Amino acid sequence: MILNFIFNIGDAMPFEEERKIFEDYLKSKRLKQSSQRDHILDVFLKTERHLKADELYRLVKKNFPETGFSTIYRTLKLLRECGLCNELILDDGTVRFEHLYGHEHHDHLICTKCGKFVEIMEPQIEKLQLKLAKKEGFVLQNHRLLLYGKCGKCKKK
Amino acid sequence: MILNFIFNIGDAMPFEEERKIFEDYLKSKRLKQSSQRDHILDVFLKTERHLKADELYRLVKKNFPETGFSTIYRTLKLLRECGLCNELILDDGTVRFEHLYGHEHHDHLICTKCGKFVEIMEPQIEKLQLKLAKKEGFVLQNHRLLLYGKCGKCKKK
DNA sequence: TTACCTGCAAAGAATTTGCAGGGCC
DNA sequence: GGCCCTGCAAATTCTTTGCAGGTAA
Repeated sequence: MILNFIFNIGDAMPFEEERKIFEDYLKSKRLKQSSQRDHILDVFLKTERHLKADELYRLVKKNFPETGFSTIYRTLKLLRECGLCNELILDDGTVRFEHLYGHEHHDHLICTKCGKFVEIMEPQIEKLQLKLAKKEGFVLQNHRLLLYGKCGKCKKK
Repeated sequence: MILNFIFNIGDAMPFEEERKIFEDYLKSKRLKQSSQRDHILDVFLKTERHLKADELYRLVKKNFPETGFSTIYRTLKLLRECGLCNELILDDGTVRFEHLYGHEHHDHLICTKCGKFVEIMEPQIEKLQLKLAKKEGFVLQNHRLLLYGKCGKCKKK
């Protein structure tokens, strides 16, 4: 593992499981590991914010300036395929990426002023969605619920 | 009204209210009416499907071949500003436009196979959303709920 | 050695903008 | 007449693809 050197021997390796998932996925598809892919995964995992592709690109470039935009997109695609990453399309059309592994299904509450994201979950809503879909004769496959408002701090201003 | 000639005298003019809203909006902004704008509004209103910009463009071109793409986009912007039109961004990133005037707030149930749109409404879900937002200290401004699944016909295949 | 991978630049797709000529009020 | 509108082409923005050289296995 190329990133070993960053951590002291004996430290728990952060995101060990996620890295294993990626590694296994690459192997299963006869794809190869590379320092770029490892580094992009690393930056992606340790950034809690929901990043846009160009934000991820800039962050990755900080420590790995020779990385290209296409590699960012290509790697994000792989991360989605192996279930580590989810693509989120907001109402204004911007696309952001979020961690998926270890995160249960959730919806989003987003501050229209400061951009704060809160992950939310309400089983009742999920149930009602199923009921609605059934009433219309649909088999529900997935859904996207975005709530927009002002967060505690921003509503006071 | 430029489109008068299409209808016999004495016929109820379709979409009279919507046209009035557009006219009033243009006046209020000191903007001008034009045959292109009227025609685009007309095609938009009489098409029940949720159109993409290029679909609207093609429909408008049928009877008004000299219309340009930019006029479509510019007019759609005006229609959104005056509340006649709503922009809907789907999960695959495509953008579609729907009628807004006379349509109560609703969410959407979309068939992932044939693209069928069903407008849905569940007051319970709306209530739960408010509750959720409040719990997180947010003031809710709006929301978007898209349900994806297979419709009655498509699920059988 | 044989794929696969990478960065770059070019190509795409969707939308917006600048401009010169034409039309509404 | 003055401002607004239009179509066109060019510019933008975001993302994908082709290619020639480099690299993992």
